[in-house]
Amino acid sequence: MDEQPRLMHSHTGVGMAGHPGLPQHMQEGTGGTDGDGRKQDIGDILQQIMTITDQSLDEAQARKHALNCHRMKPALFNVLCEIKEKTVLSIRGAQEEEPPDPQLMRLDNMLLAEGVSGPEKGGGSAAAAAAAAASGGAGADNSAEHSDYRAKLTQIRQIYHTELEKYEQACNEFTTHVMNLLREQSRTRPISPKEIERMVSIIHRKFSAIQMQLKQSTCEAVMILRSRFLDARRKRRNFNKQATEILNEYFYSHLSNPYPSEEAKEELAKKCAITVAQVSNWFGNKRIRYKKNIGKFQEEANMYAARTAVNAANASSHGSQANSPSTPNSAGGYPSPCYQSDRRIQ
DNA sequence: CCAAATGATTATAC
DNA sequence: GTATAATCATTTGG
Repeated sequence: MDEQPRLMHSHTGVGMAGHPGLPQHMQEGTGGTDGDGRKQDIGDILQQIMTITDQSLDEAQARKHALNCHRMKPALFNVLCEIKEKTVLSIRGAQEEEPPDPQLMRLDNMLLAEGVSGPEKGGGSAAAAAAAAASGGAGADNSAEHSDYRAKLTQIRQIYHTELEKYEQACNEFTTHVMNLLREQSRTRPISPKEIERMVSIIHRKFSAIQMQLKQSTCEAVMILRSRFLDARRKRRNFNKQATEILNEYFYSHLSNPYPSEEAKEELAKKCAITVAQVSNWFGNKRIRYKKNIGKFQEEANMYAARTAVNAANASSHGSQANSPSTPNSAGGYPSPCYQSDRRIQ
């Protein structure tokens, strides 16, 4: 039972002294007059190293100083260097350059596009204006909301930048602290500049992960802001009576095939002073809502059919009886109302 | 104030 | 790319 410590001790003592890889000058140094005294020294030093964590800071500081000044220190240091040299290779293999994170790039691009991370003014408002113009058919009336949006965006940008700066500062502080610590430690323990570099890059990676979270949440905030202010649903205006009439007229006179071609849509858009996309929306909504409840639209359908019939009759002046009020309609998936005017499209 | 109407967006399919 | 169906957000009319 009590053989273990003794064996350990003897192994350490003899092993160290007789180590084949021990530097030359150390062997020379130890191989002086009294070998026993030297062995005792090494044992003491090792003992001190092993128990250094048990001591208070002041004590440890004192001991460290003592160790630093010890005449054996350079020799031991060299041993440590050698051990390090052997073990550090395995670490170096695992250390690789990582490619730029696509997620981070996406976030960066978005922040830049939204004008959060870009130049102070111009980019953001221009993008917002473009988006607003694209989604809003009415135009010019949204300057108040627009400025509100810009103000909120500026707020987000300010928060983002102050946070970013805070993180950067903390990162720098921490980095210099660690570097100082490592430099300080490099006096007693072999630390190559490369290792310090590696440590710094690890720290930077950790901090950039935190930065990514910041960017993520900022992106989310911008998205919410966008949906809040730039969503066209939020500032919907009904079309004027005239436009609705034109659209309905077309719809009910092409009831068997209510799919206006691109040219027809453009013409309708021009006549109604709305965009082609709005015409498409209108027809999409109309088709589905008509199909869903034909009964509800019956009256409307008859009215428009009758009106177009009258218009056609008026247009072709007198003597033309091309349009009968009871034209049958059998084509297409849309059942017809009582009245059906002419339909010729495509 | 409520429900219907309505324009816009989204998800899904072809 | 478009069409459809469901849904959202707002306006409108009682």
